Amino acid sequence: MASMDALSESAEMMIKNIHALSSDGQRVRTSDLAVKTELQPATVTEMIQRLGEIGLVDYQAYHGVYLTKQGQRVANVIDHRFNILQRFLTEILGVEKDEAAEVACRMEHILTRDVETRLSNLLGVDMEDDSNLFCHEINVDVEPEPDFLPLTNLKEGKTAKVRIILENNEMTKTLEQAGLSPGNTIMLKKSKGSSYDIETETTTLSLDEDIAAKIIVQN
Amino acid sequence: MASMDALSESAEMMIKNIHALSSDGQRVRTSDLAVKTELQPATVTEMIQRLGEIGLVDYQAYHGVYLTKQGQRVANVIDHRFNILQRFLTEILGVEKDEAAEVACRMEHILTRDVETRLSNLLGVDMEDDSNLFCHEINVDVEPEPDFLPLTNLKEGKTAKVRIILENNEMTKTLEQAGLSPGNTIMLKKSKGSSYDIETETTTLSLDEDIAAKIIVQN
DNA sequence: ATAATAGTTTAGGCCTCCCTAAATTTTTTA
DNA sequence: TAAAAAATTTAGGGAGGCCTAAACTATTAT
Repeated sequence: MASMDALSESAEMMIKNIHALSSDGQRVRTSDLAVKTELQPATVTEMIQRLGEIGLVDYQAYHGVYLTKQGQRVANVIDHRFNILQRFLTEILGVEKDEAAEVACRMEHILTRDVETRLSNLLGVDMEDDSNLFCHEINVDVEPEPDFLPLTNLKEGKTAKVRIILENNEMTKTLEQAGLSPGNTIMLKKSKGSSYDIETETTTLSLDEDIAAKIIVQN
Repeated sequence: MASMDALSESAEMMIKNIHALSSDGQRVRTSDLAVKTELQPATVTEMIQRLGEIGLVDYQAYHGVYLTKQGQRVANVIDHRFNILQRFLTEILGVEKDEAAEVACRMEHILTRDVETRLSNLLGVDMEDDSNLFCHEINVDVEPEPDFLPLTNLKEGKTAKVRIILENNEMTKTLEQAGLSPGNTIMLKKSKGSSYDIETETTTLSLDEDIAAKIIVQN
């Protein structure tokens, strides 16, 4: 088993696709991978041989591949990063789904663990419970303190400080006039359904979930 | 001048570094680029020759390079993307500056025009006035439009979604029971005088202007 | 002005990632 | 079960990116 520093984008994509095609844990065939990756079969063979050498894949000539435990861990990390990025792009930035998928598919190979965690927090995804989310690269970094969260994740009755409003348009002005702008302290009185009842320093108001998701607070 | 589809990350980095080193518009020397990019001088020579062939750089053997108009445009796009990304990572996600710079430096080559625009909006940066922010790739996309408005400004007959109710009291509860709460879709049937006739998903009702003004909808 | 030094390019090599064409193995089917 | 078909691998090649060593050009100092 050869060395194993950071994987190339191509290698990660191959692992991701092997993972996607082996839903039943069965070996994946070269030709199927060729279709999925839009590469020539010969190219696929070459790649999976390399992946076999570094122990991410169990490869047997003429009989396809499957991911090793290590390979699965890598696949999980990549998938998670992809999902987080795609959600960020569509839900927060409002990027159209197909474009978001393309961009996320490129960025997933670049994200560090720290950025991944912070993006997850922003979206209200808990990374802790995904126990096999292991970082395959050599960036073992400290955990950031997750005290930024969208208003949608604030517990009822809790007070927090507004830090970011993820948008800048008419809506933002309206919110500001209601005392809902960065720096101000607010309290989430109640959240029922898609409606969030807020108490600011000057008034009270009720927000739709989509908007609440764009208000990032710190507690 | 050879073809010119999307540039590789390496090529874009070289352009970025040439730009960074030619503050006075002077030619940039191979050795300086080698130091900046942490590549061998021979490698730099090879790259800038390629960039010269596709017209992004004016290269003269033994006398360095400078960016052509086209090359400058590319450099500006990359710089802008880097700045936006770094600001997003540090200001919004709270990533530590050095790490943010590294990640931004990798992502800057992946961002599409659309994502760049949306990120800029998020950070309150106006991309329009940067007249030389020209996209060197082939992704021309449309602008997203934000249209929040008070119910009093909605046109008769129009349907819209309730997003914010600028108040939270007895009146709000009443409205809620009538299906007028954040997340719900409503229709303004008619507005005559200071009275607004609304149709919600469950019923119809009539509101006074003062109240209608506190209901922010999105269409 | 010319020799020494500093800077640059060329030559050649290695790896990855892609390809096509030919060889090989597996599967199918008659 | 053996020949035909399908799938896979090997062989060989090209471009990009990187390297080192050797050749070459420019600059500097005496």
